[in-house]
Amino acid sequence: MSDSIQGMKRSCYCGQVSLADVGRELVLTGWTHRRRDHGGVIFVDLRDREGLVQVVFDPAVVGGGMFEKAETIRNEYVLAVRGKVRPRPEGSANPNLKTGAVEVVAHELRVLSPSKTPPFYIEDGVDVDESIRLKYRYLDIRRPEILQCLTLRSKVNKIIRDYFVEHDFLEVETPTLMKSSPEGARDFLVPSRLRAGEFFALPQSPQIYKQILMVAGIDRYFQIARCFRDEDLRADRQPEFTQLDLEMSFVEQDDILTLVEGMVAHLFKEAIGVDVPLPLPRLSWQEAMERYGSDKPDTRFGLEIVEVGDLVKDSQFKAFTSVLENGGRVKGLNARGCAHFSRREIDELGKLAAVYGAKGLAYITINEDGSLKSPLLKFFTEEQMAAIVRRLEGRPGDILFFVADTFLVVAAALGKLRLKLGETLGLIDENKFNFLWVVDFPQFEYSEEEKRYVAMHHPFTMPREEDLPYLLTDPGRVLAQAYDIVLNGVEVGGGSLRIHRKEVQENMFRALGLTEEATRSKFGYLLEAFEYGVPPHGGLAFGIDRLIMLMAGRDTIRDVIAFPKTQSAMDLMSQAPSDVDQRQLQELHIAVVAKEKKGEA
RNA sequence: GGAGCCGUGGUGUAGUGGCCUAACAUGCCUGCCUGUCACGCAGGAGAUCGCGAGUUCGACUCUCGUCGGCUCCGCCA
Repeated sequence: MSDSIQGMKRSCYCGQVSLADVGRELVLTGWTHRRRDHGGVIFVDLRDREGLVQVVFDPAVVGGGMFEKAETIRNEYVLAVRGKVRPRPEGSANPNLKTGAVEVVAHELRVLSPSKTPPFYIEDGVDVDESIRLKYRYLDIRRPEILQCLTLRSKVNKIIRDYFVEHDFLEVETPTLMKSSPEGARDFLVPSRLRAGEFFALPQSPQIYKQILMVAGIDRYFQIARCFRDEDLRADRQPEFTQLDLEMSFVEQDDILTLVEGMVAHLFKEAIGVDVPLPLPRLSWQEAMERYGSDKPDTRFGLEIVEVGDLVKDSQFKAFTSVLENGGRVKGLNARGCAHFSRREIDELGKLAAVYGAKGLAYITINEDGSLKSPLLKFFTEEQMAAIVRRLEGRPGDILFFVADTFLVVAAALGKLRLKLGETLGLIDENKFNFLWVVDFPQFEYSEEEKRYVAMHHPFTMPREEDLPYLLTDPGRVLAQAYDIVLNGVEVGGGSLRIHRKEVQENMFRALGLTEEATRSKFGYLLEAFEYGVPPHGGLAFGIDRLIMLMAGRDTIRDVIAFPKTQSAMDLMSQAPSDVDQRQLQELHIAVVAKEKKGEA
């Protein structure tokens, strides 16, 4: 059924055969991409990770029953072929194929392995359900577009490693079994066999270890680290993902940003030939939220959000004025040339705004003759209306949208509306790579659920020096030395300067309402390390999966992860997670309390 | 925890209460074919319409539940 490879040493990859090889005898191996049987002559496109080459089986050339064997070849059979390279006959070159000027005339064929008929074609742009692709991921990876993602990923990892090594960083591996810290994301837990009833956690990030490495004097650390968070999935979120993690001692914020943006520019040039102009723009969190309604703005297009609170405060429109009286905001944006939107289209946008908490979406249509159409007209004087239109630079044919609510709701609703309009109006240049830093994040955000301030980044983030006096008196105004790096509206990295001064850290815990026992049991080992001489330090973590997704022009990080999980965190190929033997559980001192029996699908 | 979309031969779709004994494309199988490259031509096989219950004289079609996939909200310090 299948032949040995003995004596068939591969000469090169299929996709590398060229006119320079004409006259040479080659041994090629690979998968049967397609077979075209013309009765008297058989063409086989042989494929490997570098591409395709056409192999010709001519009964006058292949003897020993091998032509008959070639007739049995089917798609995805694994073959070894010995044959001579020759130019394609006059007029039969294939300009769509890299190797299309040549073909390999076979005189020996081995079928190394047959294949079942695959459930989908091995080619780009297949329209097949993702669950089928994931179940047969090994076939999916044979498709050039997924293969290219993994190839790019390998290249990126190498470039990153070289860059940091050249900049005097040490690559240090930190544990995958570590202490659980219930702060932040949910931990994946790992039971200890040797210590009954105790658990390790998988790292959400190497955060604490890398800070301790600074205490240890490593000075400049990086690692390409696998991280784990047991939270719900999204197109750009997997339960295990990869971070480029780095930390530096004796630096200020600018040193870190400069080094990292230098790495980004180098990486984009080397990996995909894109020039990233430096320095990257820097936007304060406040400004990003005001203008783009997002802390990760997509700056590939305008359509900015505009304040109108001052223009509507004296109107008769209660929905606006009452929000303003309660400390909320009223803002708007101009959907250029969209006055033709139907009632239905406007309702759809209203629903979108509602997802983010907006109670309504007000609008003013500017007719071609310059007259206004809006449910708001009767609540505003002509002068008030004119002022609003002027502020939003409204012109005939435009439609102006408004949301009134708390600062965060207005930002979220209009921010998403802006993205939606940018997309549907085709304002986004898909070939652009727009990086920017978002800086000056608030130190705290108020948690309605917990009725207290919580750390926006994490509790070791250093506030700005000038805000230190307000840590306890007015936490809401304290800004952090924290920063995110954003690419095309996606947060691809984030970091901060850390607190290295004991009294600042103590005040921070106090501001967060954490007791001494609580901090000691959660972060005791870090705080203890800090008793032994801690350098000022800071760092950043890059989401490698997201970065590669954007570099490769994909819509989901699943495409750049070899074996990703579905939205319900399952691996459809291996069917993990799964039941385990009772015996395994006993060894781990685990009793499963209740498990709903899954119905037969 | 919540919202929305989807599930019909291997794959992608059509069919939205009786016209379905389920259609189309592609793939698959058989035969023919010496220059194709999404080869072509002829013939053939292949689906109890994700699963379960209900409504109905009658369900692929309607209702409820459930399983699975995707997108989003919450969540992700």
